Amino acid sequence: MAELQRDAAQSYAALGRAVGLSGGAVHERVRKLRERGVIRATTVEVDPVALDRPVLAYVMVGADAWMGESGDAFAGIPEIMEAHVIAGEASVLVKVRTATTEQLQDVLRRIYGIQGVANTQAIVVLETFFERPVRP
Amino acid sequence: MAELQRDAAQSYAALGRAVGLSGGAVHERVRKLRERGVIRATTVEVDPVALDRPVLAYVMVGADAWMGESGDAFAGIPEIMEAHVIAGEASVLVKVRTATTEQLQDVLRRIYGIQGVANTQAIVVLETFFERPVRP
DNA sequence: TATGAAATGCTCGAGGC
DNA sequence: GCCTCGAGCATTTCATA
Repeated sequence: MAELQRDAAQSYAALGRAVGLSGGAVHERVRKLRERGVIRATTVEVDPVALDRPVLAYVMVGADAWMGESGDAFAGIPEIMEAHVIAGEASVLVKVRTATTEQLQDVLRRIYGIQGVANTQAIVVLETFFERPVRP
Repeated sequence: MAELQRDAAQSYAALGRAVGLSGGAVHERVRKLRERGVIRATTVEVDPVALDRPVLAYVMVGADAWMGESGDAFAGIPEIMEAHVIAGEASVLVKVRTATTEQLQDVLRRIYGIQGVANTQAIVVLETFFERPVRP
């Protein structure tokens, strides 16, 4: 499956050669992985900088109320790429990508608008060493 | 391009219908996006839980030395999905996926083994609201 | 840079081991 | 669960505008 993650555009025949199986067998295996939900989707990996979103930040969101049902509120802010409920001092950790730091500030403003949010702490990324997919 | 991110397995003809272009034109446009590096790769999105990696944590790594060249050291730990140099108290922020909390502890041990690392603070994720790709 | 048509090559089912 | 085979369809190239 690592081969599929590396390049999902290649043919089943080529995949079979890489793994030592026939094209048909690979096709069957991949079909079952999709069916079982192990493979969620086939997508393209896009360069955020080329898409004019060079500013990356993580924001720790502190709350004064239960935020376990606030997922949709965070999803409503398109600049937020990920949102997680966390253990520890803060309540929610979100990953934000914007074009400028002004836009980052605006995202923080919108986060403050969410019910139960008490404070935020932004962690600005200066350089990304790497980002890679889950290897099996 | 949002359509390609949603499902890169569909045909160029179907893509063309969704955008209002012919199959050949879509093919040409996508080829150029690949060439220019906007589209980095075609991959499959894999469910981390189905792959037996249900434990997700972010680790803030504090340093007592310059860590700007330590990218490879972090890349050497396969459980680390992302590593960023950050502004603020800590120096590096990493995203970690493991099967168990014991393995998370072991990853922390290996992080301490990297030159210049002075301390770590792990933030364990209890629930993921969502994770989504960069929209154009 | 878009189109449409033509040739190559792939997908994905059926059938057998 | 893997293999082979074949019909149908997608990809990719090229002439054209």
